[in-house]
Amino acid sequence: MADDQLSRVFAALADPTRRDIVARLAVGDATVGELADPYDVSVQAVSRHIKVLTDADLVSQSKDAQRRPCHLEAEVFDLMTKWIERYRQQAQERYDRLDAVLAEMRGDERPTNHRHPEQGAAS
Amino acid sequence: MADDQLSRVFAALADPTRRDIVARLAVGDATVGELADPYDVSVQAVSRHIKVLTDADLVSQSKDAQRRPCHLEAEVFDLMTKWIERYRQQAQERYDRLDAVLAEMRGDERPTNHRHPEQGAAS
DNA sequence: GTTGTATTCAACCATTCAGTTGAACAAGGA
DNA sequence: TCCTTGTTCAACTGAATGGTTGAATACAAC
Repeated sequence: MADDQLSRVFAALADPTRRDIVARLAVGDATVGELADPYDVSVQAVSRHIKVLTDADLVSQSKDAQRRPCHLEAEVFDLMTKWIERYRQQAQERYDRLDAVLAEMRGDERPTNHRHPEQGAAS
Repeated sequence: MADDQLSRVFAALADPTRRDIVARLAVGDATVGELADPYDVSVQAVSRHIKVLTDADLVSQSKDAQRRPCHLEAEVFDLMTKWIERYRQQAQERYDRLDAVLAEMRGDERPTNHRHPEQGAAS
């Protein structure tokens, strides 16, 4: 897997357990042990999940005696949102334009809400 | 890897080649061959990348003779954005509240823009 | 029907990943 | 000092991933 930031972030969130951890951390900070508690996997496994999240800058850890409280980092979410929004908008615009064209082709006024403009969809 | 929708979407976008393909498709539809052209990997490899994207509902394919034009699907992006926004907002709010608390603790008025409130950060 | 083009399927290989267990390490409390 | 707690490291295993090549499929053109 590629090692750029965006790849790390998406890869980190591709795992439901890690998304779960993110959801938990959105409520408030938690230690590794607290995060591992709800799952029936080993603490070591959860520790590594957290490492993946920190490597993606989604989570940071501080020190409290032998504990390592985890905090959710809001910043990286913007990176994702920006990437997503760019292409979502472009895709949406293309469909809107296509809708307009198809509507005009058959003398229709109100645009349809089709999804897959297959061959001959306008026939 | 888990097989729920969100996991498939994030996993699909964790690969830079596939993100590249999404970027290319945002400009306009393209066949598998056209998509494979810019890369020095085999057409079969790109074909499988596209399969991953279609399995995640990020891309759909139609039929044109032996060609299989690919279209970007805007819909799934919303799913991601919703998930992201939920936790980004929660995380942001928590930091804002923390900023306010810390500011009050030291009699400061304007909130700081710190990122890692480590132990003793307010000392 | 044969040939050529576009795409996918199948089998294989190397690497990565998520889990395990056992050991190590670091800090607090008896 | 010794013991307990919380966390990470190391080595191993099985499954998934991304790449390869070669064969199969589907359609068009001759």
